[in-house]
Amino acid sequence: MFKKVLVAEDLDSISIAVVQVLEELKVPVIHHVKYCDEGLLKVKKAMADKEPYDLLITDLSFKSDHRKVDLNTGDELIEAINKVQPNIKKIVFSIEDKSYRIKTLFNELGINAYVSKGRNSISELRNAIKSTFNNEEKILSSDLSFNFNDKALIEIESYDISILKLLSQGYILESISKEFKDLSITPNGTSSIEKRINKLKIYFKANNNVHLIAIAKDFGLV
Amino acid sequence: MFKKVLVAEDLDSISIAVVQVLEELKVPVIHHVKYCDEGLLKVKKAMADKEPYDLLITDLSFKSDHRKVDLNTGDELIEAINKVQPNIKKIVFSIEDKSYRIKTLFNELGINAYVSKGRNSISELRNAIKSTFNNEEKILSSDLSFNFNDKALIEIESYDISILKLLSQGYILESISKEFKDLSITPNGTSSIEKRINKLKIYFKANNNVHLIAIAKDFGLV
DNA sequence: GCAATCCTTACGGGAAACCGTAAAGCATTA
DNA sequence: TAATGCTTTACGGTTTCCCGTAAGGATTGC
Repeated sequence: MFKKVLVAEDLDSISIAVVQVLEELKVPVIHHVKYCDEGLLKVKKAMADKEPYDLLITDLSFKSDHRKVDLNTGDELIEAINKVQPNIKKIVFSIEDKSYRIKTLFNELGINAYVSKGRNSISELRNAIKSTFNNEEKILSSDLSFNFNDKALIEIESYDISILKLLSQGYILESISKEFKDLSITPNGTSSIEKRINKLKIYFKANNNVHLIAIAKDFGLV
Repeated sequence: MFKKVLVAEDLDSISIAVVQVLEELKVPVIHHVKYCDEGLLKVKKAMADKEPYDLLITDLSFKSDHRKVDLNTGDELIEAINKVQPNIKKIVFSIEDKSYRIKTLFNELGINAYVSKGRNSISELRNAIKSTFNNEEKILSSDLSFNFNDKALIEIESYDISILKLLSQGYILESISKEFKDLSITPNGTSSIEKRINKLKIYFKANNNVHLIAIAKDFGLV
C-alpha cells in the first residue's frame, strides 16, 4: 500500500472520513491540508527532503476566505504539482459530476482516478485507492461510468469557454469580437462568434443566449 | 442534551462526521437518512409512535440519482416536516453561503441554526447543537455573520425569483407574461415584467439579461 | 367625492440578438 | 496556376430586448 499520502480538502467534515479510510488501509504517513497553496508547499518540501508523497487525494473546489491564495482550485493544484513531481499518483475526490470537467482532468492533468462524492463514495474511494496502487488506469466511480470515447463534450474547447465567459460578464457580440482581436484570438469576426454561439445553443438545446448561460453555469463551464 | 436526532445528508463522507459529533454529545438515538423522502417518513412514523425527534440536522442540496423522489432539497424537506411537526428544532448544515438563501431559511422556514460547511465546521456544528438545545435563536456559524437586518437582499421577493427562473429556462418576455397569466401571478403584462427585470439589472449592476442571469446563478437565486 | 399618487399596462423607436445566405480568404490538390 | 473545398467574414431581414413615455386603473388621503 501507499506509504505517504497527501489529502487536500477544505471541508473538515469530509477530510475526517477520507483520513479514516487511509488509516484503515494502513497508510503510515497521512498529511492533510485545507488550502491548495499548503498542498504545493508540502509536495515541494517532501521532494527536497527526498521523501516524496506517492499519492495525492484532492478536492476540486475550495472555499475562499480572508486568506490570500495563489491556487484556488484543485485543478490548479494538480497543474502546479505536475511541474515539480509529475509521477505522483493523483485521485480527485469531488462532487463534480459533469463529464466534460472530468474528462479534462484525465486527459490534460493526467489524474489516475476520479471519485464522485455521493451516497456510497467512501467505499468507492477505498476501491479507487487500491486500484491506483495496482497501477490501474482511468478509474471512475461507478455512478459516473460515461463513455470516455464520446467525442461530444470533448469538442467544447477553450475557445467556447472564452465566449461563454464574456457573455456571462455582459459582453455583447461586438465587444467580444473586439476583445478577441485585442487578445489575438481567432476567429474573431462577430459573425464567426455568432455562429459558434449558435452551435453551443444547438448542442445544449438552449433557446437563446440567456438560456445558454444558465446551462453553462449549471455545467460549471463558467 | 437532545434525545432523538435525525440527520438528513446524502454524502456519506460528511454524514460520518456529523454522526460522530452527535455520539460525542451523548445523543442516545441518532438516525441517518440519505434521501429527503426517507426523512419525512421517519418523522411521521416517530410522531405516530409518540416518540418524535427533537432535532433535525439537514443538508440543503441532495444529489439526484435513479431513484424517483418527491422532495428534492432540504428546503422542501423542512417545509414538509413543518406541516407535521412544526415544533421540531432544525439545524441546516450546508455549503451554501449566500445571505439571501440563508435569511429565507430563518424567516420562512423557521430554522434554529445555520452552519456553513467549511474548514472548521465540525466544531461550529457542535456549538450550534448545544446552543439550539439551550433555546438560543438564529444561530449562525461564525464565518457568515452578515447583518440580519440588511434589507437589501430581502427585498428580492419570490416574484423576482420567478422571473429569473423563467428567464434562465430560455423564456422570452411574452412567454413569461403568458405563464404568469396562466398561474394568475400579477403583474403579468410584458411591460411590468420588463420593468421589474430592469430594476433587477440596476440592482445587480447587470448590462443585459444574459449578464443578469449569470449573476443570479452566482448568487444562488435560481 | 375628488384629487393626488402609485401601480400596471400599452406603445414606439432604436439596439442587439437571431438566422439564413452569400462572398471572401486560405489551404489542398491536381 | 487553376480548381476545389473548407473556414471565416460580411450582409440583411426578422425577432426580441432595451428603454423612455404615456395612458389607464386602482388606492389613498383630504
